[in-house]
Amino acid sequence: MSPDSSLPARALAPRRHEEILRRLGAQGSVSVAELAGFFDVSRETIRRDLKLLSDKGQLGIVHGGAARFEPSEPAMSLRSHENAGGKAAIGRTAAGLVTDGMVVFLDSGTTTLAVAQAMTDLRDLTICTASLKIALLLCHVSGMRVHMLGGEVDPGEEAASGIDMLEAMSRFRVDVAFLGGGALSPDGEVTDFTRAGAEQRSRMIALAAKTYFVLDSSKFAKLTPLRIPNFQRAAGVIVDAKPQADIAEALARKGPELMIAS
Amino acid sequence: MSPDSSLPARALAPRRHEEILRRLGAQGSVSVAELAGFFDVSRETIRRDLKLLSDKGQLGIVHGGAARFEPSEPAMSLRSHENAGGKAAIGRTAAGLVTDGMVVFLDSGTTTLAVAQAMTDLRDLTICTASLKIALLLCHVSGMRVHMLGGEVDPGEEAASGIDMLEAMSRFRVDVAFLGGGALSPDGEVTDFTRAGAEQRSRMIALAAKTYFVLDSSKFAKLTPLRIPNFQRAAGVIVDAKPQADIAEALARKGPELMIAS
DNA sequence: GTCGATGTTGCAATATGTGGCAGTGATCGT
DNA sequence: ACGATCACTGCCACATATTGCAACATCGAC
Repeated sequence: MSPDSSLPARALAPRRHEEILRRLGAQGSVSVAELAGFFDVSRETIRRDLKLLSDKGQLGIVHGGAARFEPSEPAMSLRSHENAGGKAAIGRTAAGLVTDGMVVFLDSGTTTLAVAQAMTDLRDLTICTASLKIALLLCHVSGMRVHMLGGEVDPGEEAASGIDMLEAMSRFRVDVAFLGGGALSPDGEVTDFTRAGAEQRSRMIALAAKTYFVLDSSKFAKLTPLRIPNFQRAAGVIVDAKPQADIAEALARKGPELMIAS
Repeated sequence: MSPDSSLPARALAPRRHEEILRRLGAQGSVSVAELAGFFDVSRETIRRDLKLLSDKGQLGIVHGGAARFEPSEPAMSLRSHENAGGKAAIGRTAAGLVTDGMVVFLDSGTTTLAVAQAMTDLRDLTICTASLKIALLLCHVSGMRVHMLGGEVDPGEEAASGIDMLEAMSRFRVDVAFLGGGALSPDGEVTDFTRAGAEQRSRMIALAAKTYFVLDSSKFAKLTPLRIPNFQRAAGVIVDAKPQADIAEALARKGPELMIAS
């Protein structure tokens, strides 16, 4: 094939592809003109390169160049208004499960933020959360003690994460935990976007006396890659609409109760 | 010809959109004129960008620019609007003391929030704070790593406090710390309202390579009960107006430099 | 109400994307 | 060795997208 020949004044295609991907990783986007100048090839050639890489799913082509795919879910600020009504209903149902004196853990996410909103009428709770917005909201409610879990802040979630957060979390004795999730999978489990998220939620299930997942119906149609260990030990899954019958059945077999908010 | 100068002639549309959303996250609003200047494109182009993003529901267009949707911003405490101009000047001066790669600690309080605001133009910093609002603000600035210190949340400060916060704080190696305070006392020291606050600030002085107190002029006339141990080891006190001559002299004798922002 | 700043629209200029075609060099079969 | 074939590339012509300009409509402050 190509014995790593000394650079023949022109970079070969694989070398270009490598460099293009490297730049994408570093800068997030590349332009056709810039690459054509850098490799000293025509713009058509660069476009063909980008087309190839695009067909392999390694980048997305935009007018003037190419951009990297955002691997994660959209940022929190973009999600907060989606299905607001359904989330509020879930919040009311979740708040109904809480009584005075309890220690409550609230996961980060827009649905759990709605749960926090619904809890502003309650008193005498100890709240434990890694979400900046939930802490900010509930710390002003009289009678609530809020413990913020520290750690590196994830901009997408607007919440602390990482090893420090896991360690801080593990110190608490929690009566009830409300967790978010990435999707409700066809086999009746809640799944997640990231290893870290799945691990954190798994630990919380083990830590809390009772754990409920809160998922609005926009999560039904999705698929996310990570299973959450211990899921079957959760007490329930609170949703705002009836999922497909087979998913409900699969969930019932696992154990957690399906609760439909209204 | 063109040694790959970092002049890609023009940012691609997706890159502009990304930056617009980043600024929205950091500052809450953007203006058409400001963006047109920044990207070196016409105002029409920016308006078309904003229209697109608006159609996708990612921002709201207002006269002169665009604003982020606020899910439920709890009313900002009254303090934050007092002497806003002076605090902004302090913020600019403080931000001028910071350079790329530093680890910066930001205390809780409205003046340090102004410092954080002034830092949104910077990059490549590690921020360490117990303030919920500062963490929320700076986590959206690309290039900044934000570490939220956990602990019990003090509703008045909207920040973590207590033993957990002290412990988390002590793990960091900090290049520069910006601390608030209760008052600038007649004998040239910054004093505090509470034992816990004074203790926390004292430890931070010991921990950081350089420590600056930031105090707006409304703190000049006050008296608060607690001295801050180690105060004389602070590098400076940044204020927005010239304090009384005898106070300035007393401060000069202690050691910290008096810096008047403008 | 007036005036300056901002938003809107149509249009022209420029930049970019697409497909066809030909030249080049390497590979391979004969 | 020779020619056919193929992958790759650049050039060209044409389609499309994006942008800036200018004229006009609106908004908002005073």
